[in-house]
Amino acid sequence: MRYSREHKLETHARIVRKASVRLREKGAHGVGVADLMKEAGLTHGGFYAHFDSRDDLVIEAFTHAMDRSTERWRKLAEQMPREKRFATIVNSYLTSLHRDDPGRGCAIPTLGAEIARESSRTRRVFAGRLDQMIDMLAGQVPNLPRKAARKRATAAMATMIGTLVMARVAGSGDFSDEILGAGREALLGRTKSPKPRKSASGRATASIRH
Amino acid sequence: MRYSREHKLETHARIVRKASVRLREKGAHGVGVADLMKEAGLTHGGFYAHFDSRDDLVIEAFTHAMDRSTERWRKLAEQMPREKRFATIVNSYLTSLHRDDPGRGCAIPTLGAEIARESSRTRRVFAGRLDQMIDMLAGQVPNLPRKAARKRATAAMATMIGTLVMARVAGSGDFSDEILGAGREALLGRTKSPKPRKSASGRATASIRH
DNA sequence: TGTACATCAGTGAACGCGCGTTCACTGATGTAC
DNA sequence: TGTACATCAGTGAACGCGCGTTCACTGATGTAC
Repeated sequence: MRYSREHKLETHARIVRKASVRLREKGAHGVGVADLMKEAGLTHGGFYAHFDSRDDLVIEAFTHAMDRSTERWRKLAEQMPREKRFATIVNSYLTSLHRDDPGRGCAIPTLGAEIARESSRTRRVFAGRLDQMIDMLAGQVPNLPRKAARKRATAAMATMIGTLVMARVAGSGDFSDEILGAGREALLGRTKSPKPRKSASGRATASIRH
Repeated sequence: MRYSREHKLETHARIVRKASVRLREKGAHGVGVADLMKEAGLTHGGFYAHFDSRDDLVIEAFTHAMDRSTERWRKLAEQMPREKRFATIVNSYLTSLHRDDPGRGCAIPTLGAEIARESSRTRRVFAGRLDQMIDMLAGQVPNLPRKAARKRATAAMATMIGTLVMARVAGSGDFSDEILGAGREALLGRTKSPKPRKSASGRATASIRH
C-alpha cells in the first residue's frame, strides 16, 4: 500500500473531526463535500475512498460530536464533589461561550431537528447517543433513585437544548442573555453569578466547551 | 387587472399557508420553490409575482406559523380557569400528536436551529415572534409577579422545545414517549394521564395542534 | 541488501441533476369611452 | 349598455450554478524476490 494502515485511519479521523465542527456550525446540509475535504487538507475526489456517501460522513461526524460531549461532561463532573456535579454540567452548558461557538458545542441543539427528518437508520444512531448522554447526566444527579434521576436528567437535557436553541435565535444581546439566565435558574434555582468563575485549578470553568 | 386585488392577496396567503406546513415538515431548506407552488396549485414561474426571493417566503411562512400558534394557545388557555391555563398549554404541546405532526406544530423545534444560522434580518423577525410567544405564555402563569412569570415562561418554553426535539429524534417508540413524559412531569409535577382527555365541550383536548 | 512490481490514497476533470431565478408570452378581466 | 384596450397573475421553457458522485490517472511506498 502507498501509505501505512495508520495513515488512512488518521486521515479518516481528521476528516470526521473537521466535518463535525463545520456541520455543527452550518447544519447537516449546509456544507458541501468539497468544502469538508478542503477543511481536512484534501481534494473532493478522495472522499469516496473513506465514505460510501455524504450521509455516512454526517452520521460519523455526529456520533463523534456526541461521544466527545458526553465524555467531556463526564470528566468535568468527576472533578467535582458529588453534589455539585449536575450543577457544574448545567452551568457550563448554559453559557454565552457555548451559545456563540456551536461548532465545538453540543450537537443536539444544532443538528437535532435536521436529524429528526433523516432516514430511520440515521435517527437510530442519533437516538442511541442521545440515550447515552441522558444516562451520563442521570449519573450526576444527586440524591435520587435511578429512575427518578433519569427522568430528571431527561427533562434537564430538554431545558438545556431548548434554551440554547432559543438563545441562538435571539442572537447575542440582552434577550438572548435573558433566555440563558432563565434556563439556568429553572434548573439550579436562583444563583449569584452568570459570569465565568475561576475553579480551584485556576482555569475558568466557563471556558470549557462542549 | 386580470384578477381583483383580493384574488392576489388570497393566492399570496394560500402560498404562505401551504408553505408554512411543508417547511415545518421538511425544514427551511428541504422543499423547493416548484414544490411549494405546486402545493398551492400553481406553477413555479409565478412565484416572483408574490415574493422577492425564496428567503422572503420562508420568513413569511415562519411568521405565519408562529402567529397561528401563539393565537391558538391564547384561545385554548382562555377557555380554562386561570389556574389551569399554563398546564393546558403544556399538556397540549407535549403530546404524541404534536410530535408526530410537525407540519401543523410549533415552528421553533422544527425551524429554530436553521433560522439561528440565517441572516440577522431573518433572525430579528424570528426573535420578535419568539418574544411574543413567551409573553403570551407568561400571561398564563398563575400566582407570580410579571417578571418571575416571564422567567418561568421562558424556561418552560425551553423545556417544551427541547423535549419535542429529543422526542422527534427518538422516533415514536417507548424512548420517545419516555422523553415526552419526562418533560410534562418536570413542568407540571406528577400527573395521572398522558392520554387525550375529553374536554367539557366533548372535543378531545389533545386533538388541538399547534 | 537491492530491485521490480503491485497497491491504493489522493487528484482533478467530468457527469447528471435539481435548484433558484429570469423571461417572453398568454388570456381573463377591470377600466375607459 | 356595449366595445376596445390595458393590465398583470400565472405559464412553461430556459439560464447558470453548485452539488454529490464517478472515473481515469498518478506516484509514493509496502511487498516479493
